[in-house]
Amino acid sequence: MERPSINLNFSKESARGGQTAAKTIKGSQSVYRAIAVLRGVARHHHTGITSTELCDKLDLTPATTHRLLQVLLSENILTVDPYSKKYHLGLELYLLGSAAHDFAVREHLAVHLDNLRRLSGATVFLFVRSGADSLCLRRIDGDSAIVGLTIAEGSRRPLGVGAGGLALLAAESNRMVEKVLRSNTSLYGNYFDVSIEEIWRWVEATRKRGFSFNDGRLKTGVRAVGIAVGPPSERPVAAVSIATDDTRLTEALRIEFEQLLRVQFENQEKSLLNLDEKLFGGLR
Amino acid sequence: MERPSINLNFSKESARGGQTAAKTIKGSQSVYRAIAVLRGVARHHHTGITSTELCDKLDLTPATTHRLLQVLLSENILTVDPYSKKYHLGLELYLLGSAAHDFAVREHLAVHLDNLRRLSGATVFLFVRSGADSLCLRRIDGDSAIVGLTIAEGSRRPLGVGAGGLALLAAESNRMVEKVLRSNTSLYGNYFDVSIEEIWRWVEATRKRGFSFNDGRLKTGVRAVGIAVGPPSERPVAAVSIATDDTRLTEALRIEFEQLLRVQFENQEKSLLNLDEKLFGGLR
DNA sequence: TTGGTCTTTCCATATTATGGTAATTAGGTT
DNA sequence: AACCTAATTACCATAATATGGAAAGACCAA
Repeated sequence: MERPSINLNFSKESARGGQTAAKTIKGSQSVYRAIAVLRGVARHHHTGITSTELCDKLDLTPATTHRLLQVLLSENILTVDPYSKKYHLGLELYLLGSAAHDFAVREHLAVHLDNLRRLSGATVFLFVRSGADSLCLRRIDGDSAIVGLTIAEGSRRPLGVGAGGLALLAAESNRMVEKVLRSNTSLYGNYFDVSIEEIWRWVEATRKRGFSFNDGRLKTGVRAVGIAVGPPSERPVAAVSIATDDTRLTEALRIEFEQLLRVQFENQEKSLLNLDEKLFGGLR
Repeated sequence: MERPSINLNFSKESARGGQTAAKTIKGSQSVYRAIAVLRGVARHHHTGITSTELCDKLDLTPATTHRLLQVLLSENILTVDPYSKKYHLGLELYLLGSAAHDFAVREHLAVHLDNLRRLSGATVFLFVRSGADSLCLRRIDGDSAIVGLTIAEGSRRPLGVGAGGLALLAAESNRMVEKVLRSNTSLYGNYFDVSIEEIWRWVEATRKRGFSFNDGRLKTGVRAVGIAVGPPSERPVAAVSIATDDTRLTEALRIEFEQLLRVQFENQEKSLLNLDEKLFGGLR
């Protein structure tokens, strides 16, 4: 398992408001700042970062920075080397992060996603099921960006929406599909205009074919091919999809994508079986 | 790598003040609360937890809880399933925690520590070097608790103090030992009353013997045997020590502990070499 | 539908986080 | 060693802002 990279924007203004900077929840300013501090330290974890460096980067006063650092320190979220005065991430943060162990699929499948990205040239997604949603864990953009793409890492959509979400849904038992569709009924309208029965047909088509296919019926106008990956005859660990713009996905290309997916995951059962054990009972 | 456990105290009053509840940094109340919320969610990550459940557990008002949840949500530290209204840990927290990758030694050596605990019946420690300190990553209490034991997980002591810290120090180069001793000089008085030259002799004895030995010279009155573990002829990844009360560690027992340590780690070079690569350049 | 529970918003108030200043400590230079 | 400079930490009056009550809005189950 390789070290995952931190993808955070870490600029001057990041002390207030997060990456989805648009909506900053009123109140709790200090929590935002604390998170900014945390990110700052995370970015320099291996080498360590001093209080003043953080002041500069985050544009906070020394006093505030110091106070926040003390709080995080007292909770063992951070650690400080008293001699170099450099701050590092603490054991507590590691444990907290480790509790979100589900996301380890990210690293386990990283190499496959990179392969797919390279071989297809298209945008590649990784999803897991989380409740009645599919949760995007990773997105590697293709050679040409897909316009109007809303699926960010960490974002959710109801299961059944999009190739990834459909692959995950189709891999569930009928009982579960039923349950999911019921609880999501009112939401599908945001994505397409079809009946629940129609989604059932998609599920069945997906099962028969072994791949999910999004033929551009989504309002976003993206076309994609998806596959559920996981140990044989078990519920899937995740779903991977390859997506391009509406216009680009010809029938030939679709078949090529299916081939790529098949090849990439066909001998992964054993390693996924192992992984499955850890992940089951997780978010889902 | 098994899922690490969260050891957090998660009681009513944990919303204010952390585990080292004694010193609550004045100001930044909301940060403490946010961390409490985070812990609350972490504890129920797999199943998810609702806003009201958190209210009860943390003894916060619905409004406050909701606001904090929104902040953490907006930073992707948390995730919510909009249908079940249950909160889970988010991708961002996972990435943040993954940045503290150093601590993965915890899991890599976990089974060995458990073995040692079982075979020795004594208290077992895991340390890594962090700057001029030894940082305790894990402590598994023995059959009988050691009285007055101050070494908590996440706590630091100057390198050279205690069996673990001495093992780590002795494994460093002479140049580094020199540097560490210089920067820590004024602090050793808190632990024992010996000269720097005496510590140098301990270092040399440790190197010759292959084990560090704390013969109760510490003010805490604990005796312990330690060993540095890591790939051959490289700087060590960590140190492991077995400790008991002052009175219990007879010469025979000491030799037994050395045997246990030797056996436990003697064929680990290859796996540690691999680990070493990831960890180097980390905290140290 | 209705009733009840859980979630979310709003707002005046008092709590409490803030940043200026100052004291202390550390690091580097002559 | 003794200086100087820079960084870190403590203090405190003030203003900003997080707080919790109450009420509105969702949601679910009869």
